[in-house]
Amino acid sequence: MKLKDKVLIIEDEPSIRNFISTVLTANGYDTILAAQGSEALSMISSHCPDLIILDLGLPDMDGLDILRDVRSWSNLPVIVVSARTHEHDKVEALDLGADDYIEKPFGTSELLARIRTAIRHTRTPLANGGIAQSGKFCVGALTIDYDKHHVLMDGQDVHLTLNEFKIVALLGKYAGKVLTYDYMIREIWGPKAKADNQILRVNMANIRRKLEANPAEPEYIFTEIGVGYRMRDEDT
Amino acid sequence: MKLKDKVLIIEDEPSIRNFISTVLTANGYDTILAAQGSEALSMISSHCPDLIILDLGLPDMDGLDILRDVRSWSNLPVIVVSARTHEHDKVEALDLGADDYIEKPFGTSELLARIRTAIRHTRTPLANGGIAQSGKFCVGALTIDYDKHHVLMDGQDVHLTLNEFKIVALLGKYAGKVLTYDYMIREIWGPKAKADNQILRVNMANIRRKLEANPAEPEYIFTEIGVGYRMRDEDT
DNA sequence: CCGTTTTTTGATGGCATCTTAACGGACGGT
DNA sequence: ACCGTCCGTTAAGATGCCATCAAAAAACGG
Repeated sequence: MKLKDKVLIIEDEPSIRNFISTVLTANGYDTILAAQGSEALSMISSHCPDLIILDLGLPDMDGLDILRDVRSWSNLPVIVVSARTHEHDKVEALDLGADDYIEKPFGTSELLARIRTAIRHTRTPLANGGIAQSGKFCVGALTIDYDKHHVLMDGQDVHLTLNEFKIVALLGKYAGKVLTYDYMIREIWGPKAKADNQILRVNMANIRRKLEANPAEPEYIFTEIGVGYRMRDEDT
Repeated sequence: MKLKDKVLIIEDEPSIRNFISTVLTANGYDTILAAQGSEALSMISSHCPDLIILDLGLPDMDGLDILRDVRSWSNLPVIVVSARTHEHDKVEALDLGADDYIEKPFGTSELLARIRTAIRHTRTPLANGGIAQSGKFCVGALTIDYDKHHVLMDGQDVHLTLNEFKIVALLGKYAGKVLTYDYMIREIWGPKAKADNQILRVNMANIRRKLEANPAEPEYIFTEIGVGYRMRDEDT
């Protein structure tokens, strides 16, 4: 794992917060911490974590409101951790868009496994008929290695910057489908980014210079004028 | 647009199997049942379920082997249900690619919520440029691919401009029904557009030049004089 | 603290697309 | 037959959108 995944831990109890942070750090994650809801929301948009661990018992606001807010602009993975064991609590959180719900107390290895599962989901949806091996996306001479954060062309490593990789990864995740500019910007730059897609065009130009033999006639990432971009699928 | 999601229930204990099946059926799912591993594997490939509920305690083979087998060729959602509560059992199943792990005994509403969550992961939550639709529409030699924002004639890609595509997409969405000029204009150019349908006529001429063999006698998009346009339906 | 990489913003040019105008044919009513 | 309405078609000017280059600003690493 070359580049570490960043996990935001939202938990008011300092001992639990530090415990989770320690465990995750020891297992190869970067962690950022928030003790209150308001703080958490601003950290989400400024730090763009790869996953959120959310405790529901927060002092200043309902944890579910944080979930609602995040879900209003992104489908970033959220694992809810709570001492509430009532079934309707779980149902409510899951239906609001939580990706998992773990009851306290929980085992650390289960937490880690569920984190891996949640992150795996962000990288391997079934764009094509299901024939995707988890962890990698391949089409033509292009390979996206989600675990190592690498992109290969003809087996050669292609250096992409972080944002460039995020763009390619997102397109690969939904290969064959057009992603609108707005959606991509929100997914990568967060909710407070301005809806100017110039920044996407610049990045795309750089990406194509690295990936395409002839950037003027792309073979992998296509522009759907007025709508967005689309990664090549098995069937063109 | 499929109406019901199909769930394969792999569970050897008949009472539990039927119980789950009853619950799911009552909640709008189609269910198919398997009592053993070998049977399950063949049903997966023949019935193509949308989700699998897998009990680990099977008589003829280890449930994890089924998971392994499925994951070797697909990332279809699998929810493991088991009486084993040891942490390492959960970790093992999740790391093999299970999307969730529920301990027995479990509440039905939690099961349903986790099923919804798993299925949600397989859906693409994105917005395409204004016309909320996904999948494909086919009639005659014409295919509208809503995901790619492309239109095919005889499998050949036909290039349409953005507004042209919106028009065709809209007509395809309501194939067989007449859409009035005013409705189409409002739908595509917004509510403040002027109600002059000249712009529609120009676009329609361009569309027919690209799609129809003989624009004077259309085979796909018909004019209902004084009213609007209509896309051909299956039954001419 | 400085040099380097990365990200963001600004500016330009070209091409695709949109819009509007004008004309002609078909049809129906008077 | 004449006139008006409605639709299809073509053409041309105006606009919008996208790729690209360049430079400023910010983040990063030592």
